[in-house]
Amino acid sequence: MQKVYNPKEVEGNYYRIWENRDYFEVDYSKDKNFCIMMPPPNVTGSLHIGHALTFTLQDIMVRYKRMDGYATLWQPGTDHAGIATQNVVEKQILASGSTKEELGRDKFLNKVWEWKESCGNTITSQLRSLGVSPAWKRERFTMDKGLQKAVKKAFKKLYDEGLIVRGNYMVNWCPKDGALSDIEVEYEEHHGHLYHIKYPIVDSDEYIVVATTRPETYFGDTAVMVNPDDERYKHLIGKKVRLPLINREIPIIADSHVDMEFGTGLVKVTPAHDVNDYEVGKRHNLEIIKVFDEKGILLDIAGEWAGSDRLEARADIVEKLRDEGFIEKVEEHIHQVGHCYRCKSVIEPYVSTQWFLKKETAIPAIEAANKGEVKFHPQTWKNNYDAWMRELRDWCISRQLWWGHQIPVFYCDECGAEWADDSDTPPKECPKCKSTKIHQDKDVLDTWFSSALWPFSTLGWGNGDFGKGSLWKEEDLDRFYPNNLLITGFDILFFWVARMMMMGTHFLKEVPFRDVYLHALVRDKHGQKMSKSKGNVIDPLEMIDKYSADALRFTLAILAVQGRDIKLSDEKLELSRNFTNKLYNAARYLLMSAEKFDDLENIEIKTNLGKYMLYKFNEAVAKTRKELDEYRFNDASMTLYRFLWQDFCDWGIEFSKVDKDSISELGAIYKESMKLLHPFMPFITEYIYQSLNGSDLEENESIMIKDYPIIKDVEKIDELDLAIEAITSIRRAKALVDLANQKINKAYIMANLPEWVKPYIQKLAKVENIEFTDTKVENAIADISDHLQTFIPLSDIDLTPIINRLTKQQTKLNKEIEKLEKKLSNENFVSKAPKEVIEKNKNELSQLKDKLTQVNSELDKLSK
RNA sequence: GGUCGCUUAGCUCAGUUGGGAGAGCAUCAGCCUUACAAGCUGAGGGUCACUGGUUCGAGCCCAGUAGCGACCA
Repeated sequence: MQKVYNPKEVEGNYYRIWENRDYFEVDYSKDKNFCIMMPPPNVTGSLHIGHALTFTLQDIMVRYKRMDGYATLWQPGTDHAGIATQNVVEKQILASGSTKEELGRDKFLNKVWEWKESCGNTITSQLRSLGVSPAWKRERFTMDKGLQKAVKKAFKKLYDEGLIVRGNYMVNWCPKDGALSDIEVEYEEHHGHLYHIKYPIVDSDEYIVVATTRPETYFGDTAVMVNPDDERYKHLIGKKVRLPLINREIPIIADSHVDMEFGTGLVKVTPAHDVNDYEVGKRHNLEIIKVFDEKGILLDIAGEWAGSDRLEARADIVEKLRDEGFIEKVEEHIHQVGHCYRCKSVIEPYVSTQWFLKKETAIPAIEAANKGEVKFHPQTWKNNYDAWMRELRDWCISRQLWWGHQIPVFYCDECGAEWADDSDTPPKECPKCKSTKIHQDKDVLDTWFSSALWPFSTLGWGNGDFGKGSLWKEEDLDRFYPNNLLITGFDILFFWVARMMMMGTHFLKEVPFRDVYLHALVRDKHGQKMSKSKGNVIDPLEMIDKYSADALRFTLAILAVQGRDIKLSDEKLELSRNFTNKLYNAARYLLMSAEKFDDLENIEIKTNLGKYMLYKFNEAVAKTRKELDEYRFNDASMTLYRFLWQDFCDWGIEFSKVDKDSISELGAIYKESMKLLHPFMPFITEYIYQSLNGSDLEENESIMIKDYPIIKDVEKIDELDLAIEAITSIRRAKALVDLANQKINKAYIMANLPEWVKPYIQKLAKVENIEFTDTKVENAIADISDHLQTFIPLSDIDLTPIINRLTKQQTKLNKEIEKLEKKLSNENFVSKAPKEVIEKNKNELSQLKDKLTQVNSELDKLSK
């Protein structure tokens, strides 16, 4: 074996074996069930560090539960990602000199399917290099035939119940991507201007001044409004103003919503292009005049600018207004501007006919969360969920795209009937008038509509016979719904988690999952968000190549503190890489003494060292299980790190150099420890497990389907704890007098210790002869620790450092004693504190006093 | 502007019913001790952001202040 672990020889090869042997698939012979849905990554995506985090945490839970005897379903799949995918293919078509309009809808969709078949598996193949273990044979696609059926079924049901409605509303409109839901708009601070424009008053030489951030919309103004309580403008109410350049006359109206403080206190009203103005327009029956079209191109109403982009024309329009004397002033102005989450275009409020899911659908989902039917981890997210759900507005679910689930609503061109249809073949005639002149709604559904069904649609709900028996089984809904757990990033709490809650509680009358773990963002080492433009992106595939998948996984897990962002860096990855190397070398050490080791369950642990390590192992098992059950990935990782490195390597292995008989037992315990660690580091644990087993994965069962360790019955060996304390004490004393690494002839230990620990202490403390003593040893340097004292006989050594240290210890002890005495002499404390606490403090005090007495006498002796 | 979160050793962070401040890394000192220098041994280092309150007792509970951050408007 080489001195350094080489993950490349192991990882790819093992993964193929695991997958080919169907280890990842559901074992229906088990009684207990565990189900977790993979958040389907976009089919256009490639693996980024956020994926690495979320899938690592999921895989840890899945491997843990699988080993712990559950029928485990980790459902994989990808999302059809409407806008993103359509854009990718559209670009290709443009590059080849055509357009999607030239192709037509059907041909275009064929192209997208072709693209999906050839390029859509990038991310799932990348995921494999991370070592994750989802049931790949059940992989789904949010637009496969079964899920298309499920979407139609869900839509029709909601439509028939009146929860999905069509309406002419003001929506968030992206001139490139069309209608968006409220959460698909990202607000950014924008350094713009506040334009003060003069509107001449009709039949007067006077004018008023309105302030606006979007001067190009003034062509669509249909009123100017003032606050009815505003003394400055009361006399103007009812009069008319003339719009500059185009000379259309509009009224001045009163509305109490006007903020008198902002701008000039006079507000232009453009009902077609502003959310508030739209409401005002409805209240006052104002005309709605569109200034630009769906692409953001100015209409005829804009006169000479008709045909220009609304934003590009802005400066020119302002220039003309200024030339004609209509601009009073232009101020710097900072305000929030909405942008499309996908293409970053400036979002316009725009009146348009769209489909909406009524907000009432969310009520059962809110109630379920408040009854505790679903638990959030960390808890704090429940508040965010609650607040958002309660303020919910109707969800705009139609998108002006071709790629996606086409809205299953049909219209009769003759009688005007409208109905939803969820059958496999589109209807041929109108159910009312039997006319064959019917057509389907052009638009498709928001991608999140189909992912909202994911927790049950992948279990067969609404799939008809599609995939039955292969992609899902009849019993799946019973077994796996509600899912046990969902792990995902907090950033899609609203997009996805909330919507799954709505759909789950609506269609199955039960929450989609019992636990939701929301993890934070992965940032760079300085806490900066990663972005291509900053050049601080950490590529998980590069990290796997450099440090191994195990190291990347362990790093992410140990940094995954609930509710805290992860600051990732090379140094952190090096730590985990070093850890894998430590694990590897411990195995090498064990294999020097034996070619293979028994399974722990097949041997009796006889040696004291074996029992000691087994006891420590038990502690690690209990802690790891508890921490995993509470989704405390960082704590569980740290527990394993410390058990394996400190307890097992630093003490176990070092002690075993004294007691060769223990090595066979330690090997068995180490093999068992690999099972405990396996969910975190699947590859190296398999490698070490097989090595210690004297076997090869090719011919042997994998560690990943072994039982997860449970606590074994074993007595506690306190003597070795004391021996460790004695060794540290002697080492400390030696280090003080520069004898650190030298073997010394003699040392005394004042403690109640059996003879058998002597060789351990002699070897690890590097002392030829250890002698136990009941009394202090004169003419020796002493080290006083909690449960014992050690002495090294004085020769001609410099005593100053020892005196310094003892003096320091003396000061510290005095301080602590003073603190405790004060506490214990406090009548309030003695009368009110619980007995155990007082007792504990008293014990501590007497211990400290003993220690101080000894320190004092040492000092006396040495200072002579 | 509203809501929520964070502030503990030089750095990254634990600290789960309130009971004598912890880890890892980094630093310093000493070691190639025959598994591992991606390693071993030892040491130093903190007014727990600040102010006040509750309590016998506060890193932890309460109120306020400051700084940082997220989400929403």
